[in-house]
Amino acid sequence: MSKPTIPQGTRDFDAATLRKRYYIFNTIKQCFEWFGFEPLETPAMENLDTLMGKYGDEGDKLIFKILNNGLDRPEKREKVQEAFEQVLQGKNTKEITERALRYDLTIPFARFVAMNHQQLTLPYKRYQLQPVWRADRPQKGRYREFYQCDADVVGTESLQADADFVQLYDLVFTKLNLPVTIHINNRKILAGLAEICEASEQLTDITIAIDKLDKIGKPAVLEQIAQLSLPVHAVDTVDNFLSVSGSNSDKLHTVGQLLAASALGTEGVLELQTIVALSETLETKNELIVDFTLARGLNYYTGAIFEIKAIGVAMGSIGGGGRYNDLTGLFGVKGIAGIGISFGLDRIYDCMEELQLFPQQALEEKKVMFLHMGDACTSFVMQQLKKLRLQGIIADYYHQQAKLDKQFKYAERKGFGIVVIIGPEEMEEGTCQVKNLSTGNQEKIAVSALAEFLG
RNA sequence: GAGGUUGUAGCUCAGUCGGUUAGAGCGUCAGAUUGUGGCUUUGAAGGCCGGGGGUUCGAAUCCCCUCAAUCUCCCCA
Repeated sequence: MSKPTIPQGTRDFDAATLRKRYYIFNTIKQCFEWFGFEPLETPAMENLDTLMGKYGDEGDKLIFKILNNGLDRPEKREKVQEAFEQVLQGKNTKEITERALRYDLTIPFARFVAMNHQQLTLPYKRYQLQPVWRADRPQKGRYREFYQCDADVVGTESLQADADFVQLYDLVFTKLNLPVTIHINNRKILAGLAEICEASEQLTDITIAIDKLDKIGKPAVLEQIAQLSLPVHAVDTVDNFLSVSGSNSDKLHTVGQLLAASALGTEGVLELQTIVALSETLETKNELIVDFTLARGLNYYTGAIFEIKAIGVAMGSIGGGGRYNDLTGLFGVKGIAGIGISFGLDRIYDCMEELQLFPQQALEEKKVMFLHMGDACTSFVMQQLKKLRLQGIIADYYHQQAKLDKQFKYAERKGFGIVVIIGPEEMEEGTCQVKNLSTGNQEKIAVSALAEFLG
């Protein structure tokens, strides 16, 4: 038999890793709760229809599809073979696959809202911490199974909600002590730019090119724009757009003038101004940056868009989100606007690990281990363990008779801070030896006082 | 989907120009130590050199194929 493996891009997590992951997980969850979001979980798999066409052509290719069961049944043979021909052409058919692993948490949430909107009291704020799957090629900071931590609110068009999410981002990264910049833009501004360029049809191409600015530089971006066969003035317009600099309000002012001829673009500038102004009165620990090059790939955003970048680490975005004013419309329910953000748990972990930001205190637990002299002590030791555990103290003992030497080494390796030694002498006296492994201090106390001593 | 790098002990890695029985450190286990961990010290176990094929008297080493990991581009959290 060959050695067992796990699928590409997936991982097993050991105890030390999980403690750190839980630390991030719990911090994010706690912040969501503080903001009044309610928990929600949705299935790992969705109907393929629910997911297809929501993430763009590129996204569709990255959805993990689940093969239908029972394809081998003889009476289906002809249908299945016919359907498979379709698959070979790059099409999906219900005969072969009708379910898929979820690709993100936003679309399943929209599906949930569309199914339940009559029961929900709007605005509805939910948070969701669950794994998602993408058939991407794994590399640094990119996995095929990873956790997203989403908070969304639906049923409000208020820009105050947008500003609230800036505060939420700021709070989470403040609590994690991970320095980031919060980038914000507005889809309407990008649409306005395309309008000014007389190339509304090519909005996506333009934004994809602009998005690469910090990676390939302005000349290369303008080169790409030039190749889109847009009106002659378009390259200059984009050049001006990308040259905007200064403070957030300076940038908004300049772009406001540049896009004055576009009603949509002007609306976007005004929205962004409102959000930025609100955020500035509240102040953020992490810098809020108006970033007109921020595009984000997902098609369904209509207003504000966010992206988070960690400072001091070469890592893609560790969070993103934005406003979508008609997401449930995709599922036949019109008129429910929403906005939401996501935290990439795995990337946040990678950043914090690289910057060594995990606080030792938060990861260590107070644990007590009993060392004993053999079977004669077992019943006594177990009685003491029971008392401690009822008090919420993590307590364990060595399940076999062994030399103290060995038990000591075990306790140390497993991270027990305190050991309690029980032998025939102690049992007779009703005492025990309590030793602190980090200081080496040892004292004899009455067993009856143990729980209080450790508590 | 395109390209680069790397696969040797549980882990991190040496291994010369192709040449005898493939090494080290860490870790594991046992002893030094019959009621006291970390330090020290002695010893042991542990390998189809990723897999397959080829060249050669002879391959961990050279060539081809394949698998896996990892990174870059595309795209994304």
